[in-house]
Amino acid sequence: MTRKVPTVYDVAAAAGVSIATVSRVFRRPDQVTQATKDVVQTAVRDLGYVPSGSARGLAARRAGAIGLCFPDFDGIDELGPVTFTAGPVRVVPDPAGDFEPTGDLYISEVMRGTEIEAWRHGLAVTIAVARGTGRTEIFDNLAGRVDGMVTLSRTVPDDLLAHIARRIPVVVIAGPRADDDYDHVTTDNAAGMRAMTEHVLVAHGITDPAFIGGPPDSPDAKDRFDGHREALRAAGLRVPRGPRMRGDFTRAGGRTVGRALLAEGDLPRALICANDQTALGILDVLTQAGVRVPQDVALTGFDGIDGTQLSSPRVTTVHQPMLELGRAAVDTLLRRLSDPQQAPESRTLPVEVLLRESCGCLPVASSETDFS
Amino acid sequence: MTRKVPTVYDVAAAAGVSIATVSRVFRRPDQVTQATKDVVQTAVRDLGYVPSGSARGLAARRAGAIGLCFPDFDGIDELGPVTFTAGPVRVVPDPAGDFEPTGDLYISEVMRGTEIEAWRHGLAVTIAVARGTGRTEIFDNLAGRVDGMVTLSRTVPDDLLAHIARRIPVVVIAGPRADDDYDHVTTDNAAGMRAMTEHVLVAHGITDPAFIGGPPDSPDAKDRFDGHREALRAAGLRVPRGPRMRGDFTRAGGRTVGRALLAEGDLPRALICANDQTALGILDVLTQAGVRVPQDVALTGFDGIDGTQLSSPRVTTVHQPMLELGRAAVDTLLRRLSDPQQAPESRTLPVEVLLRESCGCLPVASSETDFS
DNA sequence: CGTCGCAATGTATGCGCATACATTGCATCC
DNA sequence: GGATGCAATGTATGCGCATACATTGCGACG
Repeated sequence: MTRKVPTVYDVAAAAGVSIATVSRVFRRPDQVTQATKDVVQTAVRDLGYVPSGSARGLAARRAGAIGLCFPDFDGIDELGPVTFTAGPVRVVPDPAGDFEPTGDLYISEVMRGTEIEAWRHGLAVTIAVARGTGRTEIFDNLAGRVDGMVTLSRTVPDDLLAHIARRIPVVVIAGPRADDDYDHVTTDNAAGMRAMTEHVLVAHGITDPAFIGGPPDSPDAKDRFDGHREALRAAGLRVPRGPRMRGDFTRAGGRTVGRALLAEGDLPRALICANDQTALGILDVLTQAGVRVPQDVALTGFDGIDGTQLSSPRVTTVHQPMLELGRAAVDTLLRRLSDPQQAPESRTLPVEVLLRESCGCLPVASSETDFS
Repeated sequence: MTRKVPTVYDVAAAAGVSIATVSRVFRRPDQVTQATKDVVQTAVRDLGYVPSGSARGLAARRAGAIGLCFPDFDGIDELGPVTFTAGPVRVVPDPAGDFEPTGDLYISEVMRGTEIEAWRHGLAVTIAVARGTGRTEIFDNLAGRVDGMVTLSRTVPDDLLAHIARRIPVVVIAGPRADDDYDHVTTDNAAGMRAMTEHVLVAHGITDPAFIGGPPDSPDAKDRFDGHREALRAAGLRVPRGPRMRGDFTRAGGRTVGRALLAEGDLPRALICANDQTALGILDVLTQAGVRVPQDVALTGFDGIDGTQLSSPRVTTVHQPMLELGRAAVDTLLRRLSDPQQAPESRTLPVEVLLRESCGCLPVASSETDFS
């Protein structure tokens, strides 16, 4: 009793019409009489008919879906098979420790924006996560089943991406405007960090902020550092060659940096971090060590993730419109699909500096310290 | 110069072999000589060939993808088209206010688990979000292009789901074990809340906790309340008919409940909330009003979202294995695909009670209050 | 040296649909 | 009343691939 999946032919037979009419009821409803539509729809319901996406895609020469590639949330490379431990509910103490955020909010916001915009256009979103080195065939698999692809920068190996791009348009999010032929959607990292730095210099009168960078190979980290330097240069201050230290864009990495800073003694008056996670990790360590933020040291981040609002003090940061990044990427992709000839486009979305307590701008709300 | 997308035929011609051989290089590499493989792969690279997912799906009678449906993160029903405001970086004060979390971590974790498990099996994941009432065709669209579907409970209208299920297997996450024919994967809501309640009763000696429920139509909320009642009954205490109050599972809703509780005066000694967001919203309000948690009132949540670790005090909660839910759903789906005959299955994943500061179990870490 | 068996490759077909084009039916108009 | 036009529907084809089955080539073996 393996269920036979009904096809247009079955529906057509049941409704007493031709398969073209069945197809039209779905794709060109206006071309069919109401009476005919009713008959067909009844048959569809009776048979449990759902049009095959594969056949549709093949015949229509378009998949009706877009792909989204992003890097692994957090290195789940080898995970065993699913196991099922039954048993009583465990009740365990969970002492406060280093907080590791679940998943990556940046990515999930971009994903959400992508999905929203795709949905507005009736397109499905198929996702693929790059993890580990092998298994790149997943991208080919994706590329073959979608009309276009949105990918976070540095997710798909260059040669593979080039290969894929010969088949479908590719939009790169948050990547540098390289000399490639892809469309790009990015936020203004340099301008954001420049504004952030200027704020620290001007509003807080700090002339020797320390910049905590990101991974050496991250274009975002580089752009942000460049913006930092621009601000210093414009202010006529000494411009450092490189970041004072580097995090790896994770909270844990930030804590490592924080410890290193404490070990050095002689904390700078301001720590301008290349991203929020780094800032939060540093904050974890400083707070624990009794260093007061912002009184002893001002701290700023970049990204605008939720954690910056939940920390104490809340972290001043440069907010990236993550959801809009996803939406703009899809919008760009659709333009490209409708006009394959136009020159590669590069959109830059605006960022916003959000002044909060960690830089010393807003009074610390907590009851313990209340100078402002 | 519209690029012509190469097909197997082009590759076959370029490599001087038949299309069957080209196909085999991709699908049955072991059946092809190394020399032949080399020739074909060179042609593939030269031409920029990527197999069409649609054609493949049609010919192979399987899509190679699974679908994932979930409810709208937060009601983005009407959003205008993408706009592009250029201009200087805005620098604005961002005073502390009610925190609204971005996106939904529960969903993004489930999604992540789903993706991980699908990836392990070489399957793509296509997502669809239910928003608004209309636009249900998105599900049909999804159902037609995947081999099976995972859906969060109460996401897809019943009749539509039934229709879809006639074509592909459906696994429901977090739904009640209803008299449907779907496979279910769920966590043990009742047992978790029972254990949580028992803890409050026994460890903290509170005999009259107030239960703050969830939406009346949420099966999860119902199960949790049932667990709560079981614990009270087992302890020989008075068993309430219904929750003391109800939130709507959002943080904002929790704040509303919190205000209502304060307005009533006479706070209970313990607030057992049906989910974390509700607990966090209540905590927001209580803290602001100067009510001390856990000294004045103990507070517990359910879910184990990140926010419960970032709050102060951290919230004692029942942790659901969200990632595992996603993984188990896919695992169940794959079993079903390999054996369509087996009876509908219902898996329950274990939960864990995490004792933290908000119930009074662990000493409050902060410097302001340090009795334990 | 002819056969047999098996591995490698080729040929032919159909998957389920969209759509170009053909046909039908019917109202309109002269 | 027959020609005309147009809307509704039907017929036939091909989209690009996987795969059943046919064919080929070559070493082993008698």
